[in-house]
Amino acid sequence: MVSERRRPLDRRTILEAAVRFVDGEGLDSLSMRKLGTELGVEAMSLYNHVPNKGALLDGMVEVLLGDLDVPSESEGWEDRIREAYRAFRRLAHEHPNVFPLLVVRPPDTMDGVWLVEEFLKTLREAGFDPETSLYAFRALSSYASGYAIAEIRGFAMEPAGSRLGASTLPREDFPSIHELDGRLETVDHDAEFEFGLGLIIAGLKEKL
Amino acid sequence: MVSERRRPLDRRTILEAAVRFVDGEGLDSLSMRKLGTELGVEAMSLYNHVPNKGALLDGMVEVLLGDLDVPSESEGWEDRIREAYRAFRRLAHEHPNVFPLLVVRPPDTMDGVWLVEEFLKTLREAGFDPETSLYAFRALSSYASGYAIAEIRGFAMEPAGSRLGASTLPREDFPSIHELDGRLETVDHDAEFEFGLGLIIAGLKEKL
DNA sequence: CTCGTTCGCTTACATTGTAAGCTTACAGCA
DNA sequence: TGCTGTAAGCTTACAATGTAAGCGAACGAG
Repeated sequence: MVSERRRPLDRRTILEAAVRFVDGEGLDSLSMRKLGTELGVEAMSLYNHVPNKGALLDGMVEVLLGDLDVPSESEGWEDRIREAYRAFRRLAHEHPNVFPLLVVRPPDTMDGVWLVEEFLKTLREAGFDPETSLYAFRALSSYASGYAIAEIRGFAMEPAGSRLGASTLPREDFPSIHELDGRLETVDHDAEFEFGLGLIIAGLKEKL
Repeated sequence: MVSERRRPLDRRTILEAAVRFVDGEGLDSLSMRKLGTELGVEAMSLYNHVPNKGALLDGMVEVLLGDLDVPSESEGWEDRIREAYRAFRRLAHEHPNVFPLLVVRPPDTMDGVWLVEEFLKTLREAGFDPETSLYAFRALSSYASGYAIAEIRGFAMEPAGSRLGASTLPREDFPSIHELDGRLETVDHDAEFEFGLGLIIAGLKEKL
């Protein structure tokens, strides 16, 4: 049969398809067979481009990081850092099903290291000593990834959208939570994220 | 056969065994069959006490939270909060293989909500308004869980223990990282964690 | 003693990751 | 043009997983 020439598979295509698939179907639904079908190919064919499923997941993280747009150097260090973490959180919004991979299987790639270098350089140039720069990087990254994950999970363990609505709790045992009733559903998460970010950055400025 | 009376299985025993198993063998190795064997029982017997594997994982998170010791009310709000998050991070050290579950599948239990209430109450009594208390809670929790996860993963994406050692990177492209070479292996993580915690708490005090 | 309930066991099945080996199509050269 | 090496697909096979369905024994209440 004179079949249509099959566009050849390659690593990049596979990874992007995987991200798209997980965006739509969730991480748990991802299997080599289903991903193969998605690409019009047998599962085992994927192994010509990716050594195993773990590497596939790692590759998906790479793709995410590639989408991260790092702000230009023009602005001051504060705004630059703010923008960087906003972009980071945006990733979580755009790919809520993939994002947790980034936290649970962080990348071991040149790309990742380059981001770190860029960050450290910004702080060094702002006048921080090397050690404080490292601490700052880790504090901010911890906060941002923690927040993004919590946001994706809908702030479970708190009675918002979760099974345990505030109103179902006995008021006398949970007064502080009841006080927030109604407000919990309408929290502006952008503002909330900025609040924490501002807290940390202000604290850092203090140390200059 | 007059077999020894088998100690009856129950949910609690199962969950604790699961935590112990994962502590030793890692999360990926946990399967219903292996856990059954560990308890001298067939896999399907577990289903008499736990509806499915997801619920098993959730139960393990409950067990972890139960181990969390909340500091007494005696001290001032700052120290109380500090101590609470230190205890939280301690969980990560004691159960590094289970801890990520807590972040990725946060609990939807009375226990969890009670912790939140306790936290909010502390801040309310310290004089914060309800909304700021909530923001503070989320900022601190995000930071602490983000840090703990990063610590468990060995701060990957940074050239410390990872495959990409600082010394293997071209110095001219990664000056700020090279500057930290040597220091990266000896960072005092306790101090580092306290640095971020202090940053946030100081920032909060400012808002009082 | 009987009987319903609890709880463990057995069997069975669909789905998964992936090893091994086969096949096909094309590139480079004769 | 035909020959051949190689890259990249396909087929088959297997062990491990989560869990549905039904069986049987022990035990507490009447």
